[in-house]
Amino acid sequence: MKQLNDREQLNRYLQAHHLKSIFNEQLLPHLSLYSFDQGELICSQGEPAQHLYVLVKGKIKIYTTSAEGKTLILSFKTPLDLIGDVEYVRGIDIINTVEAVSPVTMIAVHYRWLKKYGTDYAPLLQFLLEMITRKFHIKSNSLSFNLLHPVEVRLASYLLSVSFDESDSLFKGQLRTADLKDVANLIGTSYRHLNRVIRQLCGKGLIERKKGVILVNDRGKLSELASHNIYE
Amino acid sequence: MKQLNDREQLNRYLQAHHLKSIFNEQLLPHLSLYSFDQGELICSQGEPAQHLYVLVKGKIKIYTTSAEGKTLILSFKTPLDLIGDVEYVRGIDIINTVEAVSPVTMIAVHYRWLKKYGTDYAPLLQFLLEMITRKFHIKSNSLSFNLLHPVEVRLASYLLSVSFDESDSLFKGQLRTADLKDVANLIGTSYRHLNRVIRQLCGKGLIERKKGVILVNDRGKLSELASHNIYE
DNA sequence: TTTGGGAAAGGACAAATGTCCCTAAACAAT
DNA sequence: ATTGTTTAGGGACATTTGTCCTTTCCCAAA
Repeated sequence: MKQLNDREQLNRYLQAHHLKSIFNEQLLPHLSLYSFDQGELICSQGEPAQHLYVLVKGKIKIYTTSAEGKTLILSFKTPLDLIGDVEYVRGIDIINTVEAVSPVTMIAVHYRWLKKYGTDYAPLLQFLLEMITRKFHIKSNSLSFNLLHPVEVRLASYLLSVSFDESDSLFKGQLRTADLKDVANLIGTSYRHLNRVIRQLCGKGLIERKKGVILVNDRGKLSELASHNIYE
Repeated sequence: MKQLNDREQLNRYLQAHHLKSIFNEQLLPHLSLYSFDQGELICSQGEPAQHLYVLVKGKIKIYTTSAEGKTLILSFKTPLDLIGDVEYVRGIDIINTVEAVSPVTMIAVHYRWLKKYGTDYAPLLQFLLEMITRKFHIKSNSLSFNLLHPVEVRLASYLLSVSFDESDSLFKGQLRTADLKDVANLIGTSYRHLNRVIRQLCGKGLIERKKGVILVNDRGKLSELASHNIYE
């Protein structure tokens, strides 16, 4: 983690994401800009929470580790998103571990200042509400989706969502097989089983395995298989 | 659904749940009190949302139905809780179906008035934030819990949570076997498999099956099995 | 080119879970 | 009590998923 003392840059980010109206005059001086290297942890499950982070550049992954040591990836996130919002409102320790997947830039505000200057400031509260309800909605969908559908359907859905979004670094025109372990943890299955299911989909001709890469062959059939459900 | 034109009663509920400060002077006249019979639907997945409901009495269940007709119970809720909050903030249709499990009383406010008088009112926004982050946290836990643990662990956890909470109507000192189908849908498995796992736990002596009722024999072992995870 | 190391894929088997259907218990009506 | 009907529970089998370990492939270092 590196603090960037670049007020200009910070202002450009505020501008770009229309955040000017979210933070009032008293809060603005307490915003700071941090950068994280690829692979660096932004915060860790169970630690006390200190800052609200606004993801303005790069890509992060949110995951949890169970007592038995299994890892479950809850989501990948790209701007604009918040980290530490739920912890702030509820006054609890960090729920999930957050890791930079690419070089990442975040705007950070210490809870101290949010409490002091933000609890009655409606635009900020509205902003938090919007971001959190969005996250809730996504999580609600993925909960039922995961419980209601087998891995094959979840993978189909994931492939669709990922091969649409060009900004996804897991996707360079296709899905890199190097990221398959992450994908397994994301859809909540084992790497072994994921491979098995990929094999089945290849057999049906829906996808294809080229060296180092998986590419979608038949988006229509895949979409049919995913039964109109989009992964997160 | 029946509207109760009982201003006194409404005030008592507001008092009891400390809601007086949440709704300002302009909003108060637009609050109304509704009652729902056991088994009645409060709102249905996919319909346009109109009201924010505050559950002040009784018990409801939230469930979703997949395209293939499978039902997944997302949660049971008792006061104090909100229905329609996420839909209000996001401006979307009803996400899940809500059904009264017991006779239920709700305070309702039409979105129209919330929009008109509530968008800048910090106490209301804070209240919404607190309720929604709580729901988010619960859902986040249950998502990972479900994906990371087999049915046996989920059942153990459920039994613990339910046999602690005396206010739970599913629980009269024990778990009524008549509710097993609901339990299966809640922990995301089939009724058949749930029975199988109950059998296993009986075999291990952790629980016992009396006529019409399942009772917890060994809370300690059950808790160990649930690996310190509490269901919802 | 050879060789060693590591990552990716897959084989074999076990465990978890789903589906279908049957049995047995409970209960109501006569 | 007898019969019919409903519902809870379970048997049998298929499918899905997990675990462990082996094989294959790729690439770097010599």
